[in-house]
Amino acid sequence: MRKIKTKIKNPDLVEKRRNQISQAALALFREKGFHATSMRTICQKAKVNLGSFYDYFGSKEDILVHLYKEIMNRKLHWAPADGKPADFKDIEDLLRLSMSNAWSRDNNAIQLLYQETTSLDKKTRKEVFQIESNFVKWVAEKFREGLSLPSVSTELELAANMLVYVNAFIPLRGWNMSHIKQEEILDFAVGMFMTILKALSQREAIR
Amino acid sequence: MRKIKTKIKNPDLVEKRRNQISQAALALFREKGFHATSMRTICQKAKVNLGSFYDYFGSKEDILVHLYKEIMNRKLHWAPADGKPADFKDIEDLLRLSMSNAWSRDNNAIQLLYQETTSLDKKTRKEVFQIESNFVKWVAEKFREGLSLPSVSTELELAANMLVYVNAFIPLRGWNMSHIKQEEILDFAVGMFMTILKALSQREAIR
Amino acid sequence: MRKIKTKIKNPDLVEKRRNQISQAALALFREKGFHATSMRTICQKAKVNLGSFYDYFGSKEDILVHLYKEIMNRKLHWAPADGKPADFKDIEDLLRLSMSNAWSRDNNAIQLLYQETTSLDKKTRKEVFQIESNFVKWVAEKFREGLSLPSVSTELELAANMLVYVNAFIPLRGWNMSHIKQEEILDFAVGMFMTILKALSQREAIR
Amino acid sequence: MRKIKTKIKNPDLVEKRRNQISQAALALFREKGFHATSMRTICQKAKVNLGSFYDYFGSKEDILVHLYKEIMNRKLHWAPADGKPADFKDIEDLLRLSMSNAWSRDNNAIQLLYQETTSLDKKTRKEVFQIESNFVKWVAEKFREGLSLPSVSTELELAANMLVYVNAFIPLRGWNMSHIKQEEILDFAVGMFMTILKALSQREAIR
DNA sequence: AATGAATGAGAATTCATTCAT
DNA sequence: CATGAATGAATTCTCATTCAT
Repeated sequence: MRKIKTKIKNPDLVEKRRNQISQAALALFREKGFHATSMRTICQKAKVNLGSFYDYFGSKEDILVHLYKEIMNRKLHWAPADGKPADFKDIEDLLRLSMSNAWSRDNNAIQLLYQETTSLDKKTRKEVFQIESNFVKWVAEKFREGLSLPSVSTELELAANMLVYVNAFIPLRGWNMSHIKQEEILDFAVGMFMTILKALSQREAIR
Repeated sequence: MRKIKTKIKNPDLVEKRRNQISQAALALFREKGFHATSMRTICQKAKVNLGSFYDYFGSKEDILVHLYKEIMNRKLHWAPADGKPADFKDIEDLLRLSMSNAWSRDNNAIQLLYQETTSLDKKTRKEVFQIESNFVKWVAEKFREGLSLPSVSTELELAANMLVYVNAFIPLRGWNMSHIKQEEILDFAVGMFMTILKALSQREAIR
Repeated sequence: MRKIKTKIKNPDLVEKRRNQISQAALALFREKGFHATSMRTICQKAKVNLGSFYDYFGSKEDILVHLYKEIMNRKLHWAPADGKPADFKDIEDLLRLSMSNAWSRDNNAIQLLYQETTSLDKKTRKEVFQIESNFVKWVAEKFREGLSLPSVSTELELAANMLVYVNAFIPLRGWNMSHIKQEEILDFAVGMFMTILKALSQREAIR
Repeated sequence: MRKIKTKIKNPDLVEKRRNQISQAALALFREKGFHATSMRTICQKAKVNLGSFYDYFGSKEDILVHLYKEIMNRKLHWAPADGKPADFKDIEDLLRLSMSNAWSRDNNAIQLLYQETTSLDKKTRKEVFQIESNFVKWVAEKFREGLSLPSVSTELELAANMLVYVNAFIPLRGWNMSHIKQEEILDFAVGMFMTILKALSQREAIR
């Protein structure tokens, strides 16, 4: 993923300031959208000088890139990425882990990811899509393993896609379900996926 | 939903021009986002004079409002709203109908609905949410009827929510599944929901 | 030469506003230089709205392009360019005409031309140089005709170059000669060139 | 000429750093102009810390002042200035010396002098003009001596002016004559001035 | 009802300069 | 004496909207 330019030499400071800024920006972007949020407002909220901003980022768009990188990194907490497999017992555990992960913590950041796709330049957008795509493949593979199937069928791939979708959009649509407990939604979703996967597994077995 | 102001007296002309403009805008909004699209560009594409625009709409935001109204109206083709119930045999038919509807036709408009939520002012946004919410309730009720259940359980409501989600987001995320046929995805999704609903139905029966 | 973009449809108005703006800019550029002059200042002086400026020009640099075009057009009053040869009896007449032309009228504009070469983007700069170069060739040819020589020697070309130089820079360096009458300087310069050309002519004759 | 302030006590270091910086700046100014060149770029090229710059110069403009001083000093290699007369046999020698001097060595610096006049504040600009003016007078006096004339006529002064002009601008306009050898141009220019001066001399003799 | 020009607030970004260590 | 981060004013340009005809 594209590297963000900086004029600052101390890498710890760069990290600190970038987070400081991007966290402030995240809240504002979520609320008003990327374009409707001005650099002035962001810097005021982040308590960073407007001029200094450009010492840490190359442009406004770079904030999005930074946020996306962060999201991707955290998502990889339950994905292998650099080889480190996440720790889970079985498929149900995987499902529960991934969901509670996506739904609780990065709420805002993930929502943003899907809100502001159009605000990214084409190249960066493509990269984001690619990472997602790889991730879906990995999930499908986990499903295959967990169900002891010989290969990844189209339907398994679709199920993997669906999981990633649900993880992405449940937080986005929290609005409609505010009267239902988070816990209950989680249970329902896990149950739903288990039902689907079992059904798939049986169908495959018959063939 | 808030009425859009106009200075023009001929209502047919108003309708015609508004559609002309909002269709041009829709394509542009989807591609570049609401804020990144200028009024100039919209009017050029719509072949409407930039000055005339403000005879038919009160502001740029009004285009969104107009589009949302339209979307809602079409959604109600398979929902009752003004009393006209859509025509379907059973739940499977309902699922298939709703999905092929959402996935094929309003692709762009629905995607926009979820992209540009933040570009609406709070009041309008709330109205959109409310309509959605009512719609979910209606779907849940249809599920209850189709499954011959005595009441709408939380899980049924969640399932209804999930359907609306999936309908909204499948088109948004078409990107990851471009190698799979639309038909196959539809079959999978319908099958998935049937599995879930049947499982729910059985569980309820046991109680 | 590159066309300047405009959003205005009435071409007379475009011409009028562009001149209005570029004349104000010319004075300021000459005084403080291109970069040190802000768009705000230019528009204030030109009594044009800062926003409107961009209806008539595409960018700040376009003002320079416009000015250069104007200069070139006037220079061609005594050059053929599009076929119309300027009217003069003999070489001495040509010299006097060209000089009084360059020294009196376009004073400011010509000075600017040589001051702000670096402020033009490469492509435009190249075009300006090319026009100059062609012009020098035309002058050399006139010299050849006037002296009834068979061909343009290197020295004749150098003399032509020198004339164009002198015409360009006498106004630029008026400062050092402010105590001498314009008339006297003109006489001296014409005499100087006549002396040079005659000497050249004789030398060629001997060969 | 105005003294440039410094906070540094070691004068050798000051001299060294100032040259280091101004040489880097010279190249950049010539290429992009004074205002379009940023302090950051200059200091990067000069390999001097951006903060340190202000220990050796008071401001960006001071670089220009420093460069102008240097130019003036070198020009005085063939002028008396601090009393040291340059060494030449006759007028032709003087002409050739001055030209090859101006055309070869300080190419960049002299061009800059005339490019960036407007970037100097008024006071400094006036000083530069004054030095030039004195220099022209000195050249005129040398002409008078060489031609054994009783006094400096207006025409002689104009000829001196012309020499200084030509020396200043030949390098600036090298562009149009790139196909002709430097040597040939030099010969032509020397010949040209000799012709003019001889003609002047004869005319004066007749009076 | 349509046209096209005008308006002015606000956007992102750059830059010379200063300051603390 | 050097370093590198901070400052904030200024700059070019865009845009939704209004106005006069």
